[in-house]
Amino acid sequence: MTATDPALTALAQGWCALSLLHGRIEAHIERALQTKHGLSVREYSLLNTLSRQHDGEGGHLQMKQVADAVVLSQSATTRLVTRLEDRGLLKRYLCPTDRRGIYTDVSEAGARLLAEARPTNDTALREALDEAAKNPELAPLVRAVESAGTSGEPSHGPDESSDAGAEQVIVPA
Amino acid sequence: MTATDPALTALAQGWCALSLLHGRIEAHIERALQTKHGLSVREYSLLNTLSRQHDGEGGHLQMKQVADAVVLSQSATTRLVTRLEDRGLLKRYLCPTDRRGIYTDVSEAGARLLAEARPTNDTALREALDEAAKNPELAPLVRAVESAGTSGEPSHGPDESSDAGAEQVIVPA
DNA sequence: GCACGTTAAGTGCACCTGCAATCATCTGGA
DNA sequence: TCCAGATGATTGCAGGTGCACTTAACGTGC
Repeated sequence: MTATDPALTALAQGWCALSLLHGRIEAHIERALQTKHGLSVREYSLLNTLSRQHDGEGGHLQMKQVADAVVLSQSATTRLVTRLEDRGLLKRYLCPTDRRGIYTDVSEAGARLLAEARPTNDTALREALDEAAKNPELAPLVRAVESAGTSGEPSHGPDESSDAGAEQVIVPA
Repeated sequence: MTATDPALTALAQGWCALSLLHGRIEAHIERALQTKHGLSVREYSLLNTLSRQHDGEGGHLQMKQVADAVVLSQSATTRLVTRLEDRGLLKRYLCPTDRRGIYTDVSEAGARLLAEARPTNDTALREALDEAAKNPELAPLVRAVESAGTSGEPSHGPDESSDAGAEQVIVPA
């Protein structure tokens, strides 16, 4: 029964904590974004990711890359983009060089909504982290999250791209 | 547009990384558990949590506590428990002192399946972490996860209970 | 130029989830 | 004792997600 490798069991502990922390934070932000702006966490995440690409350079993203960035299946990404497009928050247009690929780009309305929602998101995140920090099991992870953004780059770094190895990078252009 | 508080933006970076890491790991483990044992990550997590309670003492959990432990709504928890009960992996019985509450407990078949699935889970977790560690943005979080289980307690510690403050503890009895 | 395999996006379907409403039970007060 | 408020579990319903499959387009070899 419990005769498993202790090292692996310890890892499972850490994963359990990570999962718990993620769930708590996501639930908290979800409520805040949903009630105040009618956005889900994933929708916000998508807008945020796309806008950041737009920020750095004219790097629009293809569906596949979007799917990888937000960790969703291609089908789910298709529908997510469709929903946001129907709401006028982003645009979809074919890639001229490869007609299979479809680029997505945030519209002005999308950028505006994102700007409105950003404070809500950040505040809710701060609250959720403070709440989680009270739990000794979660505290080390909370600290890791807090230092993740400040350590390497000054303001907004190279985002979460560069992938995990077996796949492609997120920022192509 | 981008005129937001840099400190909050940095936090968002960390949250983004956490979310990405969680998504990658979950997807990887999900595939492994699903194909080899017909279990979803949540189902495994539920069995694991319940079995740990059983391990320490005779602490069965009520639905509400289960819901909090796996970060699920009460309704989703009800159905999750129902599914596993239908498969004979756990039992449900009324609490004698409070007939509103319903205890859940892992059955022998559930414990067996959990024991079978544990190596799969741990291996997949190890793989996912190694994969994520290649990403410099995710590496610090990976290290935090790895050290989370080993630092405080010797083997299996007080699990992820103690809650985040505004709610109740997970291990009552 | 045409057939073959590969890759990107979208669709049908089944399943899981959260919210709101409901039922049963406990608790405190008149 | 009986009633109102609170809490735990469940259910109806709408919506999001993944898997398997289909369609469109690229690239290669003949």
